[in-house]
Amino acid sequence: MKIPRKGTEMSEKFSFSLNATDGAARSGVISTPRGDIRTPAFMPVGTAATVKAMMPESVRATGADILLGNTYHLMLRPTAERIERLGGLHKFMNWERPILTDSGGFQVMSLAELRKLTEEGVTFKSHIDGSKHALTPERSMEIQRMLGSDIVMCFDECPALPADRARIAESMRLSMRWADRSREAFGDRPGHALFGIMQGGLEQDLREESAKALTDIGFDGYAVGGLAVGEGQEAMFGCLDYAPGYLPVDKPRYLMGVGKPDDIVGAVKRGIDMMDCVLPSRSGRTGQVFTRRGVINIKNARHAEDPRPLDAECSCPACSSYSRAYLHHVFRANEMISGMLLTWHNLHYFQDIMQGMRDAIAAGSFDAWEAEFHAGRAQGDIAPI
RNA sequence: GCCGCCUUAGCUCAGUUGGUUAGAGCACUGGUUUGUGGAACCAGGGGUCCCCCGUUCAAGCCGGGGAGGCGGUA
Repeated sequence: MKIPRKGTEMSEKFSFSLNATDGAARSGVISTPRGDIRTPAFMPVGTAATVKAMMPESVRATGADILLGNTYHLMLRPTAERIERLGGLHKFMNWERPILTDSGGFQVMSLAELRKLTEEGVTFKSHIDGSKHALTPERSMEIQRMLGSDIVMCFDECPALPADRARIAESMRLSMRWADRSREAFGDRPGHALFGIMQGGLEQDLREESAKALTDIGFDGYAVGGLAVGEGQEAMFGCLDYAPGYLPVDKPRYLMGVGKPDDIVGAVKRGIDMMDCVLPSRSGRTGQVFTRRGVINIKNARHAEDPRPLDAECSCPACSSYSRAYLHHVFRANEMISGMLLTWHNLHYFQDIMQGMRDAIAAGSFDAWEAEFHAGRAQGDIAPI
């Protein structure tokens, strides 16, 4: 279904316009003063003010419109105050396009050993030097403002799954109270967006309750949090079959921390507009390569004399100019170019998937595109010559 | 020639007063990675403990002989 596009190339305000839908899948544009974000969008993760092993211009060359930054890591090093004094995160890291910052809430889960959780917020010890720090909704909003984030995330708590229903409910309701405080602390900042984060685990009624709490507050976009934390793809898709439906049609929907290529495709199919994941960059540094024919592990001996590119249909620098044999060699030799080229390829491939889905949704052919996507993977990597 | 030291996994090496199935790092073969504490982590294969003889219930370890290597010395 075609929808007239309302966004402009360089808006003074933050806005979202849907251009087309195909089933539950949507494509559109998020407009910000720092540039447009084509949706569905994949956001590379640049935790410590860098997408590891990548120059910002290279990240852009893969097709990324927006990056992720991280409140928790940047507040500890080099500190939000220093980044603010140096002109903000965009200037600091040489990325002038939009940046979304995580609120630090996820680290409440991933750094569980260090934390102390109260109604007020969380206190924890730095993994760097053991110093004590506190994060509250108010402090998280302040840090993300100092960083200059374009899309600010509410401070939330993300429980690991599986967890019992009482724990999920208690955690979700705390996150909703924090969302209210985040909204209040964020205030009115034209050109900047604040996203709420739905929680509720795999409990449909809790997801609905969470969505209602968030929409009552009112946000510029809505994230589905608390997935891809150990529940498995089937359970995650089960949740995504209903969760996006509880969110406003006219606001971006962001699935946090997802995922593998088939996770991403399945999420878009179910109405998700934005995603982020460390997988393409982390896997790139550790030898795992995502291709149209599935995953290959470049360190495997079978690639040692293979003159072919990683992915014959990919136009990234790694696939255009280097053989699997070379990439195998530089990985095994611990050469830095290995992480650079493999990360570049993975990010490029993820962006190719996104572009393919955007085009397919606009053309009303998402199902055919998806069938081709899965057929390529089912074919598997072709044996070495 | 003589003196000293050394010989244990592909490589570099641990191995206690003799005591279960001889270990580590690297290398090798695979695997894992989902809002990055990760160029990380996990698992696996791989041994005539230089050889022979002896002592002992039991030898990588103790004794004797031999082979090879390194260093010193005439």
